[in-house]
Amino acid sequence: MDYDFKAIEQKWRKHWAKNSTYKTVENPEKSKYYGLTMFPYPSGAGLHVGHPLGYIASDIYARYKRLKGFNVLHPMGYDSFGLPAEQYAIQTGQHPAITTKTNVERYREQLDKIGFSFDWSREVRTSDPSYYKWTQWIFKQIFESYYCNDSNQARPIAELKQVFETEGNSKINAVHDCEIEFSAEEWKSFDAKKQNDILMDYRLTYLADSWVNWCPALGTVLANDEVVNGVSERGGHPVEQKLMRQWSMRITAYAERLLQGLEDLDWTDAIKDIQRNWIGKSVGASVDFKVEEHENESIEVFTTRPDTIFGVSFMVLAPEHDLVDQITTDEYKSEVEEYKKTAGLKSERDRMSDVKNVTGQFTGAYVVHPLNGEKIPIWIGDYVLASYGTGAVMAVPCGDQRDWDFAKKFDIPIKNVFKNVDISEGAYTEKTGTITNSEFLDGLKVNKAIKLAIHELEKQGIGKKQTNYRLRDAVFSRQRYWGEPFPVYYDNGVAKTIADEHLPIELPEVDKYLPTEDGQPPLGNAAEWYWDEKNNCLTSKDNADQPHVHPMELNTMPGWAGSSWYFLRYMDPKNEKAFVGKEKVDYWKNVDLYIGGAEHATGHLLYARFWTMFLKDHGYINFEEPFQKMINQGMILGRSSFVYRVHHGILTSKSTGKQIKNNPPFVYVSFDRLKQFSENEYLDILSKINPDFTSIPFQKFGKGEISYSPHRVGINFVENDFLNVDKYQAEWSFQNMIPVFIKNENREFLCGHEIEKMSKSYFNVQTPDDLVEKYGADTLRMYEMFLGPLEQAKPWDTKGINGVHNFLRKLWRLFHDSEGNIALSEGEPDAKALKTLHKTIKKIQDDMDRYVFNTAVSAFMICVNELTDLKCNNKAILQDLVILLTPYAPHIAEELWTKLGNKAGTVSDAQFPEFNEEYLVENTFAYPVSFNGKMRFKAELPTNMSKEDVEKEVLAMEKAQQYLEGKAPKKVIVVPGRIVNVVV
RNA sequence: GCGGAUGUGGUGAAAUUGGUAGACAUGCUAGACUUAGGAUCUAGUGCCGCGAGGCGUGUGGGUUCGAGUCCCUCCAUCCGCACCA
Repeated sequence: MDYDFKAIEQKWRKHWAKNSTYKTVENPEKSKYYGLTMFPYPSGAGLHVGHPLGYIASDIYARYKRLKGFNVLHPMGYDSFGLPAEQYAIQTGQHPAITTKTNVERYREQLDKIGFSFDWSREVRTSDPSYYKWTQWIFKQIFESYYCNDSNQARPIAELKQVFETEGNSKINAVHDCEIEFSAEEWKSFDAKKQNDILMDYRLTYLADSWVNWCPALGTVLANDEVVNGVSERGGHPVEQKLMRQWSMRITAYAERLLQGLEDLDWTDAIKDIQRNWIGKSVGASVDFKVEEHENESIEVFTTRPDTIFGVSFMVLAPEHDLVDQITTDEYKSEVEEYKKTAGLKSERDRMSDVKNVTGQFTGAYVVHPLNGEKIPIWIGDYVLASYGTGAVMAVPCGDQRDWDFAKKFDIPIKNVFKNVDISEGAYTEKTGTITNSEFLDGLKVNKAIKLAIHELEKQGIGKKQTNYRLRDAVFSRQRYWGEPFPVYYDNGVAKTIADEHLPIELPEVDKYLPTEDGQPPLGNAAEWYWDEKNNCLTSKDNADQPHVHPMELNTMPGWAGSSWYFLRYMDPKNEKAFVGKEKVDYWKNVDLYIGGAEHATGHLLYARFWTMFLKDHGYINFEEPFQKMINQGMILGRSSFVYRVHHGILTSKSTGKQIKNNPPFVYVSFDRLKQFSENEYLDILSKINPDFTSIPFQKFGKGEISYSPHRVGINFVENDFLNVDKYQAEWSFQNMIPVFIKNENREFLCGHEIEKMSKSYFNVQTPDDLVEKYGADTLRMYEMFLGPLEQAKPWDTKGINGVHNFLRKLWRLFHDSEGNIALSEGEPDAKALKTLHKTIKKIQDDMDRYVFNTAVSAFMICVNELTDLKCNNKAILQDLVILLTPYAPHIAEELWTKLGNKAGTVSDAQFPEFNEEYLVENTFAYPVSFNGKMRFKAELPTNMSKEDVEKEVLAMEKAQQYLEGKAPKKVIVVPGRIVNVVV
């Protein structure tokens, strides 16, 4: 009986499902291991081979940990709210709830075929009301909090209110946008609306008018990470800046913690750097410049180079800066207005592509240099961003290239404050050197000058040390349908939250759920979207005139809301009293290994860290970082195949001389014949098809070369780059035309190829289902790992899959005789087989411990090759091998495990074989390898040998050698377990 | 421009601490076997050379008894950020 993977895999899939083999229960006796993969958006296209790559790696690791005796949590769910799910629904003209449901079912069906050890009883879907009830609840917690800089954590807003009532806000050290200072008396004199507005300036999620990324095509605002190069990440639509009243998350309060926390994470430097860059910390000083003829106005700037303050020769404000209108002199009013207008018209994208062009406009106003009293002109320019720092810069052309360019363009004098540095060709931007022309800073090195400058500014009360972050608060509302509704209603413009016991606020059914270009949220179409404060329920617009009925928030939450805490819900998915039970989260703690794509670096991974820190501040959980170790799997690219259609120009009939319009032949040339294919040859073929054809080729490349165009063909017609012409012809139908395929000398049709993203429209999508059907899930699992390093992007290529499949067949044969009966010998295994086994145990263990999967597959192949050569069918050896293999090929492992006489379905709970070094040790020996002026010995010594023992060994070699050559060695380098070099 | 990563046979790749470069697989060549298969087995396969031998890890240099691995220079490719003051 051959290796019948279909029967085996089906059998074990059923067994696992029926017996809930992978159901996980908390067990304080065992150490926990939490392995997680980023849960997918259930898109309509289904899974292609790229998706399961990370899941397989995660599954292998989870199963490995289980064999190592850990209590393993390995869950799976769906990120089913948000833009991608909704866009798909819109494209197919269906309700997102329906597409989500069918897509989830399709995903599940595909996932089930691959043999994952997910505990499906813990499945979560972010669009499920029992789940988003808690997303809404967490939102409320954030709303009811402010960030206290003294204790460096989030605290209840109620505490803050108490302080306001007793001493006002002057002593509060919190992250806020509040522009006024007030005493306790003043606070008490404010009306409710005013008090709420002020609290809003402190809340960790707040409603405010802010400049946001508005995407008309998607009909919604987007967070900064959802905008890439000025267009939307989803769909690539233009994005403009718009002033809108939106919910935001005060993630900036956590900037420093998000930055510091990276230090202890086991993530790649690439991802850490992306996050560091995104947070964009810069340390410097803020300085006040008094505006001339405007006694009470001053311009605050942020600079990282206070040491160059004597090099300031002009100021530049962002065109949107508040003071621009106020300070502009009458003389320059019209020019400034004109400039503001043109700058405002530029889209984000234009502004980016226009970086090289320096533009600006003088306002006619001046500031006074705070240290030397010089008169400094104020300009506006769009290279200064309103959203960063204070929206104003002190321009130091000698030390900043942009300032230098600006000064050159507008003929502003450049003052050099660097000693012995030539700035005639460009600014000197190095942070080294000596300062000059700067009064009390003269002669100081840059670093010292920065410190002294800040000290002096602080002493004179015109500036202070300051840290700025590039990170912006995250816009939290979306004018879309498919997301969590806010548990918020508005009582005379004051946002109020709905009490916990009435959550979840379920997403209402609406007739029109499509987004609109003017940003009217679809929830405005809901029949009942008013909150009845008295009866605590939703009600219709008809009751809106009653005093206790108020309009609900129409926006929904962004896609990242649900995904920012899902890893916690897996621990306790059915809990109706809390988002996660305290005892559960105390047991499972944070994720030990997180596998997913690197594209979430500035989105999901940052938001999830932010929410985790927040939840920790409130004591709901006791860790601050959600994902301790992370691996970013590389994308699997598709290999698109091309055929080349010859351009035959206008065909004419020889007999009638008329153009032939019906059924002209389509002629395709194989890739390797393209270069030699000539016009004459083409005409020859044409005449064979129909002697009546003549052709006037309309395009020629060089002498005798024909013109052609590439056409993609579906990969189901192509194998190892060769087109199955018969199959393709059979399915090719276009106006009864018969395609002609010009093959190469070997009578094969070779396709051209290109590596591209896998996409339906490229006909290059490889589904895992086809491969499971053809080779089985175990082959697919091992092959995906064998393909190359997990982190690397790589093209999908089935060329090597036979090798892995043959390995499993070979393994099967190891257990069976030629009749197909199980054939094993009992008793003591021989030393060579033991050595092979223990070499493999060590290799697999080492590879798993450093998260390397591809060489582990090779190790299995070597092991089986060696055991086959040894004709080893020893039961003890093979039993251990089966356990080793379980994480990689669970189906065949279960089958063989049972055949070895073990209880069915128990291999995943077997014990990982103990590595015993002794089996690797054979007689130590050493021999000379070459005599090129140096003696060089190869020594095969056990790796655990002490240095002294190795030295003894070497001495023995040396003596033999000295005896042979009559020389004494100069130097002996000894490394245990390595080759020994002896220099003569 | 700044930051990160990568560069090894025809191909995917290995080489864990500086220690026989190319494991394993695929492809190719030759052969064996066979109720013919995507089967199995044997031999060969980095380059040059009949051979002994020489040369080989993007380029050029350095450290070392010894470098794919460490240091410096340059080149190429990919990714991220990009008027961030």
